[in-house]
Amino acid sequence: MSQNQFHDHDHQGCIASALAAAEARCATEGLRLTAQRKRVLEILLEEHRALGAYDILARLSAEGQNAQPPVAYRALDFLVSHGFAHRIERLNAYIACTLPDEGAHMPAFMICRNCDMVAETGGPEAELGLVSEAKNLGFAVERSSVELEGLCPACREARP
Amino acid sequence: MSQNQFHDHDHQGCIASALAAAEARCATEGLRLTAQRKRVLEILLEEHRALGAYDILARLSAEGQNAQPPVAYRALDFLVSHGFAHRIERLNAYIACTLPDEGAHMPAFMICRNCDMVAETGGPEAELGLVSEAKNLGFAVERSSVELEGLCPACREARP
DNA sequence: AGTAGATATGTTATAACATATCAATACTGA
DNA sequence: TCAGTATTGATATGTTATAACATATCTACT
Repeated sequence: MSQNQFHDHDHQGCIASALAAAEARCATEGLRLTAQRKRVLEILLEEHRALGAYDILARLSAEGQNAQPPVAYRALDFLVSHGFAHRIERLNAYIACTLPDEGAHMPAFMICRNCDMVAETGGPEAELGLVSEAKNLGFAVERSSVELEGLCPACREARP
Repeated sequence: MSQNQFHDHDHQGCIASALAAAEARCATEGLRLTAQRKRVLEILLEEHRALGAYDILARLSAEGQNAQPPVAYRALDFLVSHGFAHRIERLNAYIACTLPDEGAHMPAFMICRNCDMVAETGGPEAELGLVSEAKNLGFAVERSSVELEGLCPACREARP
């Protein structure tokens, strides 16, 4: 998976490998990737874009499950808190982590304002300046949310 | 105003100067800082922390105005879109800009998870790495949201 | 002054996102 | 097996934000 989200890639393979990675990590860390949690992760991976909790609920309902809001939020809480997915604050939406190999990380996202496509980038180096400034002020950084909004390559070409 | 938000400062003076700066900029740019918009900016400056739209509505109602949600959201849209205030995505809340002299900028925020205090920092340099990475991928950054969550100095001391 | 066009406000209703609560069930380790 | 913990089911409610449409105010031009 050396490609980034803006380009074509082997989608089936990326779903399978992400699921396998999640299962492996849950096994080694004693986490329970239950059926519901796994199904929600699969949905996020299949859609391959940021989904709202109610989008996920709609998918679950379409599959015959009588899914109420807490079902989605509980699964998402699990996935997000263990790094299998991220919350995109700007969109009130959730997306599968595309860099699961890195374990816990400080992700940054590029969000297209036209098509809502979200691309994750790893680069924690970019934040080092900020984090060290925070440290100087006595502020202890525990989590970060870095979201860039703009136009993705496809949308730039479509409407120049 | 060389102090940052974590420390004491001349609050009355900071309200007055921020209001004066806003009025001056509206005058030169042909923007209309109407009574409602000014009142909302005053409220944000007085509270000196991130307020939800409904917090602002409550303040307006307490002053006798029958304020419905759009009243707050319209004023906030104006203030945010012209850089007089910022939206804190993490909190679904709004805060007066503390660096109005800089004009349009790419702000970064430190948010205390314990007391919800928000400190703004200017440093756009810290984001240069990210922005150039985005550029390489063909993504045109238009806006950014950089939010660090953690513990502010006061809360670190209070509960060590 | 009078009017047209643009901008801002008032008002009602509803959409969209998220959590509290409590009972029932399933898993885990002693 | 039993007790304790984690997860799920289900209902209700809380919180944030916008749609839609009517009215008022401002601005520029005649």
